[in-house]
Amino acid sequence: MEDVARAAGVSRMTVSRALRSDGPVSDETRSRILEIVKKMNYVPDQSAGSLSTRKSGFIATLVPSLNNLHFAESVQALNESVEDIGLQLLLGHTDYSRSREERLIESMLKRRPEVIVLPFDGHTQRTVKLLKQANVPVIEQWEIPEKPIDYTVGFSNADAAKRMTLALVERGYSRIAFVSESEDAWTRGAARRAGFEQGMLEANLSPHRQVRFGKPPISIHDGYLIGMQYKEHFADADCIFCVSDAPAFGVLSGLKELGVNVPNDIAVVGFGNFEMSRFASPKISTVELGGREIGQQTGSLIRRLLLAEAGIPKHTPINIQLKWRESTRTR
Amino acid sequence: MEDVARAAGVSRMTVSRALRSDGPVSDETRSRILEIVKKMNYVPDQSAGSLSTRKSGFIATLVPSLNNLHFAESVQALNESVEDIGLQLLLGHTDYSRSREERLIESMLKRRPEVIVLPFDGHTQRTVKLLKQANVPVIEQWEIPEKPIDYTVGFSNADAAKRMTLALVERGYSRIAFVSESEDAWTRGAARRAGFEQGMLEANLSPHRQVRFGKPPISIHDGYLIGMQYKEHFADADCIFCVSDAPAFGVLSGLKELGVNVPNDIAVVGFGNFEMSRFASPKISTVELGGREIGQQTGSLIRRLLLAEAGIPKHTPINIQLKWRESTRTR
DNA sequence: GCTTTCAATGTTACCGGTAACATTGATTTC
DNA sequence: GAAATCAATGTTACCGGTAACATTGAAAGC
Repeated sequence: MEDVARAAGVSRMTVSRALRSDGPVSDETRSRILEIVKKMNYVPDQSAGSLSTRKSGFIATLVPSLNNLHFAESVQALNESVEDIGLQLLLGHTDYSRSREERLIESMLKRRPEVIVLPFDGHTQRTVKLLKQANVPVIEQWEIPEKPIDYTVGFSNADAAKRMTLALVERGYSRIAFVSESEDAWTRGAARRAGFEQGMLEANLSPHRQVRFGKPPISIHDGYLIGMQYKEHFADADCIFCVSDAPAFGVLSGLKELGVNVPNDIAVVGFGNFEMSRFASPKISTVELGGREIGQQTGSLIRRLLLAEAGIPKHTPINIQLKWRESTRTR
Repeated sequence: MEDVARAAGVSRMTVSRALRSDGPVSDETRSRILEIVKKMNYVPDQSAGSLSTRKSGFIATLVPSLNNLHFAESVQALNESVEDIGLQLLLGHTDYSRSREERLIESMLKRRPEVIVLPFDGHTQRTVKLLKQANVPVIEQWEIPEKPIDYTVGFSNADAAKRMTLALVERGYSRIAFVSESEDAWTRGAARRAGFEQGMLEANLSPHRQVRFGKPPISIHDGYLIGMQYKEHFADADCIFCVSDAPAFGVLSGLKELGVNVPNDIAVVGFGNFEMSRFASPKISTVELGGREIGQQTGSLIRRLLLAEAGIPKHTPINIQLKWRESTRTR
C-alpha cells in the first residue's frame, strides 16, 4: 500500500480511502489511485484490515456433513445470500459428532467470526459455554432446540413426522412401521421417531412397529439390508416410514429384489425429499424440508443482524411440505 | 493477552510462547499460564498472529458446486487431511461459471491463502494472471489441463471415457450412443465426449450417435426427458453412455416408464459412480473417479508443499475404475 | 475582506499478535 | 573462581491496514 501511495503521490490513508467505495476522496484522485492499484496488481490484505476495524467478515458455519444434499444446498444458499456483502464462510463439518463440533468451534473462534451458524443436534456443555462467551450472534439451524442459545432457523422434526404419520393414517394406513438408526445420537432422527410415536398414539394405533438399525447417519445401504428382511420385520405392516429418504431408497431396492410390490404389498415413505426420491421407482412419497430456504433465511437474518436492525425475531420458522408420490396409495 | 500476562506476572511474549506448543518456556510457567488462559476464557486472535507470521493458515478452495457428492466428498476429505495442522478451508463454489471463479479468486486472495485449490474447467485469462501473481502454490484438480499453472491432482476424463468406450465394445456393444450437455461450457464433460469419440473411431465404429440436451451440469431430470424419447433417439442403439451418473439415472427412469428393459433392450452406462447408481434398479455400470482420493492426495500434497519438501512431483495421478453392474450385459 | 464551512487529505496511534534481538541468572567448564 | 554457555524471559519494533483527529485551502456567507 505504501508503494501505491508513493506512486500516486498521496498518503497511505488516501489509498485506503480510495479502495473503499464510500471513502471521501475526490473522483480524480480515486481514479488515479485505482489505476495504479491495477497496474501494480496490488491486492489489499483483508486480515490486516480486519484487525483494525474489528470486523473479520467471517461467518463460522458448521454442517453435519457435506455428504448430504440437504446441508450442501443450505450452505450454498447461505453463501450466495451473503457473499455480495463481502462475507466469507468458514466451513466445517461435524460428522455428527459433538466433540468434533466443540473442537471446530474452538478453532473457528480464533478467526473472530461475526456470526456463528450451526445445526442443532445437541451440543456439549463446553460448546454452549464457548458459544455464549464468544459474544457473537449464534444461529441454530434445522431442528428447533428447547433452549435456544440465541437465534433459530428451522422447524420441528417431531411435528413434521407427526404430520406425516397422521396423513398416512388418513390415507388408510394403520400398521405403520418406523425405520430409524440404532442409536439416538442423531437428535433430529430421534425427534422424528418421537413425532411418529405421538402421531400413532393420537390415532389410537400402535407405535411399536419399529426397526432400529445402522449407525447415524443411516445410509442407503442400511435401508437395503432392512428391506431384505421384509418377512422378519414387515410381514404384518402396511407401510414403512423411514427416518430419511436414504434408507427409504435402500428399502425400496431391497423389496424389489425380493419381489415385494410397492405400493400394493406395502407402502414406503421417506423424509427429506432427496433428489433421488423423485427418480426412484416407484417415486418415493416424502417430507420436503426446504434446505435452500433455511440457507436463504439464515442469510437474510445475518444481514439484518449485522445492520443491527431492531426487532429481529428470535425464531424463523421454515415450512415443510408432504410430497405424495407413487410409493403410497392414494385413497 | 495483556490481561493474561498481567495475571500470570509475565510478559505478553511469554504468554505467546506458552500458547505455541514448541515455544521455549519452562513447564511450570507454561502450565500456570495455560490455567489462567482457561480461567479467563482467553481465545487468541489468529488474524493478528497471521499478520505477524505472514502465515494465514488458509487454503482457498473452489468447487464447481457442493450440490454434487463428488465435490462434496473431495472437499470433506481435503478438510480432514489438513485440519490437524491447523489449516482452514476458505470455500467457494463457482457454479460452473468462469467469471464467478475469477471473482471468487479475487476476493479470496485478500485473505492471503497459503495454497489455492481449484477444479480445472478452463479459466479466464485474468484468473490465470491473478493465480500466477499471487505467488502461492496453485493446485488444479480433477481434469488435467494441457498447460497447468502449477500442480495438478487428477486424471484425464478423455482417457477415462475412452477406456469405458473400448470396454463396452469389448463386451459386444457397437451402436453406442453418447448423452451429454447441449453446450461444451463444461470442459470435463466435453473431454469425456471427446474420449468417447476417440474410442469409437479407434474401434472403427460410428461416434455420431449423440444426444445433446440440457445445460451443464446435466441433471437427473434432463436424463429422464431424454429417456422418454427412446424411440426418437435410441431406436437403433444398443447402449447409452451418459456423461455422468445423474442423467444415466434419469434415463433409466424414463426407459422404465416406457417399458423398455435394461439391459436386455438396451444398456445404460454412467460416469462418476454416484451413490444412487449402486441402488438404482438395475444398478448402473459406471466409472469410479475417486473424489475422496483427490481430496486426500491434495491434502498430502499441501502438507509437503508447506514443509517446503524437495522433489515434489507436479502431477499426482488419480486412478479411475470401471464398475460393472446390472445395467450392462456381461459377455 | 474576513470569518465560517466543508471537502480533501495528512498524521499519529493502535488493532493483537510475533520476530528478532537483548537480558538475566544459574550451571558448566577448565 | 572467572569465563563460557544456555535456558528462560523481557524489550522493541513491526506485520498492513484503519480510526480518530488534525490540517489545509477553496468556496460560501455576511
